[in-house]
This record gives sequence, C-alpha cells and structure tokens, in this order.
Amino acid sequence: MKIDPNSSADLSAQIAGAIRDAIVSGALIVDARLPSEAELSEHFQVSRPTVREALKRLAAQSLIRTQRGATGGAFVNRLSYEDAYSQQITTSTLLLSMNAVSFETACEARYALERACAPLSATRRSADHLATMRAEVYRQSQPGLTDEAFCASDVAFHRALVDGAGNPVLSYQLAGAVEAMQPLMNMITFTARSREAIVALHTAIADAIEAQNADAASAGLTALETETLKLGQSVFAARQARR
Amino acid sequence: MKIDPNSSADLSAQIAGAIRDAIVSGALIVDARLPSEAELSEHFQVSRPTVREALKRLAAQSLIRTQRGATGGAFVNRLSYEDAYSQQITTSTLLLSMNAVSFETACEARYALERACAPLSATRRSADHLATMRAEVYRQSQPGLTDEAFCASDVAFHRALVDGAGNPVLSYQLAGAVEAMQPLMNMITFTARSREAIVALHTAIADAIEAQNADAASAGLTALETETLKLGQSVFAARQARR
DNA sequence: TGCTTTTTAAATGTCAGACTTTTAAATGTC
DNA sequence: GACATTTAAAAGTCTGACATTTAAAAAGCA
Repeated sequence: MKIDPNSSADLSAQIAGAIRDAIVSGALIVDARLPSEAELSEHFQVSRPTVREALKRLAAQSLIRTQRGATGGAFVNRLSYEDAYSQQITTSTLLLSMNAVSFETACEARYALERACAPLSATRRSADHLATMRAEVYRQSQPGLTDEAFCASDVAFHRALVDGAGNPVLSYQLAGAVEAMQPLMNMITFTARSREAIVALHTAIADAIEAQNADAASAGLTALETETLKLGQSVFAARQARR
Repeated sequence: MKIDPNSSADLSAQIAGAIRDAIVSGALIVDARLPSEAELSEHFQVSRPTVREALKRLAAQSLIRTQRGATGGAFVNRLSYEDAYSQQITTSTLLLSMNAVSFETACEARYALERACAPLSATRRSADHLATMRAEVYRQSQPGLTDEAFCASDVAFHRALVDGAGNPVLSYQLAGAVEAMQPLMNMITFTARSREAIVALHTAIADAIEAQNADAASAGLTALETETLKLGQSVFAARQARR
C-alpha cells in the first residue's frame, strides 16, 4: 500500500485510496493497527494534517476507528451490519430525493425486493418476527394514529417481514429500499378507509407467513403494491407532471 | 444546521454531522455552495483544519465536492447512480469478507434478489440487454477462458439481466449483491463440465427473457442457484468448518 | 470600441510546529 | 501485593503561513 505517484489529485484522497485498497484487498486485517499519524506522514512524505484528512475519509466510511491515548491509533474496523444499514439508508434516501426517482419506480423496486424475501420468510418465520408483525398490525388499526406514526409502523412491519427471512445479507440490502421510501410515504394522507385496506392486507400477509404459504404472501404483497401505488399516485401525479 | 453542543465527540465529526443533516433534510439544496472554510471555522468557532476534516468526511461519502479557485468551495453533490453503485459495492464486499458470511447465505440472497428482477426483465427486456446477455453467454462458451474471466463474464451477464428490469433503483440495490460475490466466486475452479452446465442455464434464462416468460426465467435462476451452491460447497466446506 | 493579456483576489491544498487531552503502562510507595 | 503517581505515546486541536488554482477584474493594445 506504499505507492503514491505525483498525480494531480488531492494527496489526502490518494492516501485514503491506498489505505482503503490495502483494507479491501486484505493486506490490512480486521483490528490491525495502522501506523501512527506521525509514521504515516513520514512514510508518505506529507504533513500530519494531510494524513489526518485521509484518515477522516476512511472513518466516514466506517473502514477505520480511532482511539486516543498511549495504545491508541487507527484500527481497521470490522464493518458491522448496523453500520452498513445506516450507510445504505443514507445513500438510498439521498439517491431517491436527489435523483427525483418517481414514486412508481421506488414502489416497484421495494415490492419486488420484498417478494423476493417472502418465500424465505414463509419457510423460516420465527415466533418473534411473527409477533412483531402482529403487534404492528394491531397498532395500525388503532384510531387516532398520526399519519407519521402509521408510516413508521408500516416500516416496522415490513422490516419484520424481511428480517424473518433470516438472511442478514437480504436484510441489509433491503433496509435501504424500505426505509428510504418513508419520506415519500410520509407525504401521503391515509384516510380511515385506506388504512382499513392496508391493515387487511397486512393481516393477510401475516396469515400467509404464519401458514408458511409463500404464494399467498407474494400475492398479498402484490395487492399491497397496487394499493400503495393507487394511494401515492394521486399525491405524486402533480409532482410527476412538473418534472 | 447551526448547533454544536460541548459534547465529548470529535469536533470534526459533529460538524460533519450537522452539515450532513442539513443536506439530508433538504436545507442545503443540490449544487448549493457551502460557506468557505474560513467562514465555517468562524461559524463553528473552530480552526480551519478541523473544518477541513469535517468536509473530507462528507467528500468521502460523495455528499459534497470541492473546487479550487476564485469561485471554488464546497458544493452539495448530486449523488449519481454511479457513485451509489461503487459505494454499495465497497460496503457489500467488506461486509461479506469481514463478517465471514457463508457462501450459502450470500448465494441465497443474490438469487432471491435476482428472481425479484426476472419478471420485470421478462416484461421489459430491450434488444440491447438481450444482446449483452447473448454475447456474454457466447464468451463463456469459448474454451481457454481463465476462471477469472469466466467470473467477470458471469457478473456481466447477471448485471444485464438486472438492468433489463429497467428500474435504476433495483439495479442500484442489486449491484452490491452481484458484484460483492465475485471474490467468493473467484475462488472456485470451473471445470469444463460445470461451465457447460452454467452456459446451458444462462442460455435457458436468456431464452426465457426473450420469450417474456417470467416463470421460466425464475426457474432457470433457481436451477442456477442450485448449481452454484453445489460448486461452491466443495470449496467452502472447509472454510465453513473453521468458523 | 473590442479583443487580448496581465494582474489580482479568493478559495482550496499543503505544510510546520506547538499545545491539549486521553490513555495505558511503568514506576514508586505503603 | 495493592494502590497512587509519574510518564510517554498517541490522537485532537490550534495558529499561522505558503502554494496552487481559478475566474474575474484591470490594463494594454489595435
């Protein structure tokens, strides 16, 4: 990881890239301690602030963590699922808002991915996940719930469905798709009537998962997609036209 | 975005967080210019290097870009799909290697997600995507191809399949799942016999997509999953036992 | 006037050196 | 041996300076 040509890019970016490559390639193993900032600055023949900027870049991606003190320094960080989730959600949220993805496109992606989970969830559903789904459905049926709380509960329901697949890679991948849509969903006003429809569909899906009926769960999700699309279209039609 | 309590966290991290929140919340719009480093350092009552560290953190996440010169500065970056792809791939790759996800888990997630795309691809497949798929299948059938080149072509085939769904959000979400598995796949030795089987399945999938037969495409993917699993299990059984 | 060249100023990029704070290990004391 | 003290290493922060890049303003010229 010891190269650094005299190209025309920021030194800190080059250094960050060199260290990142060393981590990704496995040359630097998890929990390995990087040389101290002073050593790195000498190694790369740059000043300490420049090295620090490079390290901050890596810290922002959770590739390293730093500790102060005598035995401190920068250590290669084991990327936790939690870190990966939050990065994914930030990225997805920005992507959706900045690139003005249509509600239809986001909705389609989300439900396509959820249908991918449904068969696995149906096979493996644990009592725990099922209980969460039921609890959220119950909450959604309570009158007087704000639209935002209804949305949050909706997200919790779908996360339980996804987590029920028992595949952390799937959970991680889908976290973005489900949560990034929340800001869009929050713009919807849920009438009592539409809430009823959604609760009924959620119940049907939970029933299907409990009965380990993958096809029924899939069908329920498709119906829910149609319902969501219908709800969203009225709200976002104007916005779409403006693009 | 003007708050900064005297908590016990890095100043640069706090400042980065404050600016990030401003971006995510929409207070700072795309292409908006942030105050200069000197102004920010005065605003937050910290030194310029500290501000710079904060800005580098944001730059590492592609949230801002910087320009030198008279009209330069830091600008809110429109997150491109390309940037999002590469971030996602880095994160997914690290997650898979560092958390020692089993080959089975990764494989299951990947094919579940691809099956989610198949119906959409079958409906919307363009001549372009179909041509790419055919070309990659042809390449895979050439003798004398290295295992690495075979893997790369495999990834290209699957990316074409995913992109064929015509949903950029899906493409983005799946980029990680497909590409992050490449290092794992590269550890496999593909015999002539197994290549034949894979090429046959790829052909079947391409045929199904061309015929707009979603079920057949899905079935093909499931068969491919079984085949991949079989191939991988021999290689990764030892590794699994060691965990 | 209108075009080209030069100058200038504002901004980031980089550096050097110093000081502060945190932390753990080494040392000293009972 | 257990506890308190010192010490040193490391990141965190600050000050101030210089280098480089860039676009716009100013100057020069036809």
